[in-house]
Amino acid sequence: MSKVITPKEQDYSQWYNDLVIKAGLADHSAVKGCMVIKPYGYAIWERMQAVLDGMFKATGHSNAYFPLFIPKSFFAKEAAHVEGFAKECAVVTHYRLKNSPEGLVVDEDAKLDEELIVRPTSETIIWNTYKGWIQSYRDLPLLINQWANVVRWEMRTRLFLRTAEFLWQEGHTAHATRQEAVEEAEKMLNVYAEFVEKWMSVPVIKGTKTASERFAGALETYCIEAMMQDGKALQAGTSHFLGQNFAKAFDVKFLNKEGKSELVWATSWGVSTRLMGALVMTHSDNEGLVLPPQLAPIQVVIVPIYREAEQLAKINEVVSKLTRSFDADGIRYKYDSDDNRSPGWKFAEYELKGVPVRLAIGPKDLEKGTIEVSRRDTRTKEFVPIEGVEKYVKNLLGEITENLFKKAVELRTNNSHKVDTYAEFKEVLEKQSGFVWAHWDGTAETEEKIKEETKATIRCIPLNNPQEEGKCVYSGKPSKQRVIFAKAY
RNA sequence: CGGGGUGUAGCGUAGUCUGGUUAUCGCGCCUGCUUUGGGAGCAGGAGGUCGUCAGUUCGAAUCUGGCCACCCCGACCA
Repeated sequence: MSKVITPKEQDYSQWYNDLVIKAGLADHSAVKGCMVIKPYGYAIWERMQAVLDGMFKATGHSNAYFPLFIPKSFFAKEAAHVEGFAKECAVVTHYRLKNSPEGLVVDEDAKLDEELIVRPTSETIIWNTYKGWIQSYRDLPLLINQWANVVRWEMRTRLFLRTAEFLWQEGHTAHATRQEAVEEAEKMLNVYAEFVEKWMSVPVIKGTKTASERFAGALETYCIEAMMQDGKALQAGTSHFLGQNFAKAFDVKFLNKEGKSELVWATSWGVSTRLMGALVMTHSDNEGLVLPPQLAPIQVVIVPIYREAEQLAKINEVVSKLTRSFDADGIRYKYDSDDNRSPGWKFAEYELKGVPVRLAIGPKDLEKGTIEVSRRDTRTKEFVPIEGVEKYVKNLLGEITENLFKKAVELRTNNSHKVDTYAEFKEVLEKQSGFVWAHWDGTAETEEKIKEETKATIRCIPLNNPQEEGKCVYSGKPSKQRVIFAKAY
């Protein structure tokens, strides 16, 4: 074994780091807090992008691109927004370097009149621009998305989960009415939930954030929350109803049908490369990655087993029929006939990389007319007649997708607890982690106290949450519904 | 940003306490032959500013100080 992964039972953080690095998804870079996304990791991200982009287009959105740099004065216009992001902004102050006796230095003569902020998010530059795009109700709704990188100067970083620079998409929409904007925010939350559940096989809970967890500048923040295998919560996507806050700050008005001037209503929504972290931490095991077939860069790997060139030639013949059929079905495969690696090495390597299905074919198979089919999720294998194996594989890919989702739901169910006393609450979080469904009195004070004492935060108030009479687990005050508490990434 | 730890070949490491020939071993890499149904074997070979900068010393991977990076734990956050 040349690539040893720390077992997750021993050290979950280390297990995650080992997976990301050893499976070739990403690496630490020479730049503090920034990562290099390697080809295999980027291929998965590209799959995510392609699917999401299609979903955005299907819901009427267009892509555009706004500047990386935001003048400080723009940034300062929305008070809550500034408050939320000021502590983690990279700032550009000069535009030139020069040679000096000490080497290359910043040229103090090249100081910018106004500093530029490297975008931590683009609301301000976008709303400044929208002012010029919107005059009449006929210009609405304005439905724009951008794929971009953003920078948030984080103290402590983790590959994919929190890096100083990350890749994401940010949608920014403008609407004539409050209701339409709220509907947009909810619609995009549903798009995210569908993507994460159907394509990533990661179950999520849709909900809203409490005031303290809300996006800086939003009236309502919607989120989807997933549970990782260690029981911690991970926010997989957010969608914000921004009210008229940015319209006010940037004076974005439109003339309605009656000829009266009104402020527009706004939303923004985003998912990031953090989804890669969710993907890894939801399905993978101690042997390596486990990728859902829908996003796997390679869905099927074919490994030939042979002694002589003659045998390989026969195998090639069988395989080429197979791959023609895969081509026709749009199945992403790799035929690895590399002579320098033994079959055993390849088996281990593709397991590490999370390839959902492996086909092995050797002399014995040629004799019997079978092929060995192994599935990554259950680590089981069986011999299947070569005749019709294409169909078998196609079904298997679907089955794996479902099984991954089912297993993730089971994990979440087994680690979700309804509790009614604070003693129980603390016990669950200490001993088992997971989601805790508990009554909460709705105050920020209680939320803060619980966070201080248990490190658990309110992940969300689920949408369509069943209403029931109860008492706040902390204060004993009356409550009408349970909310989800958990430790979070 | 605070506390703790680590840094020696692409990767993992010995050596560091107690300074002293040519810096150890395994994996990987290159060449050749044999192999191939769960990380192959043998033989030969290449690869090092010992994180970095300065200091102490006749002599530094080893001692001292600064800096950098990464990991773990906390505070902050997607």
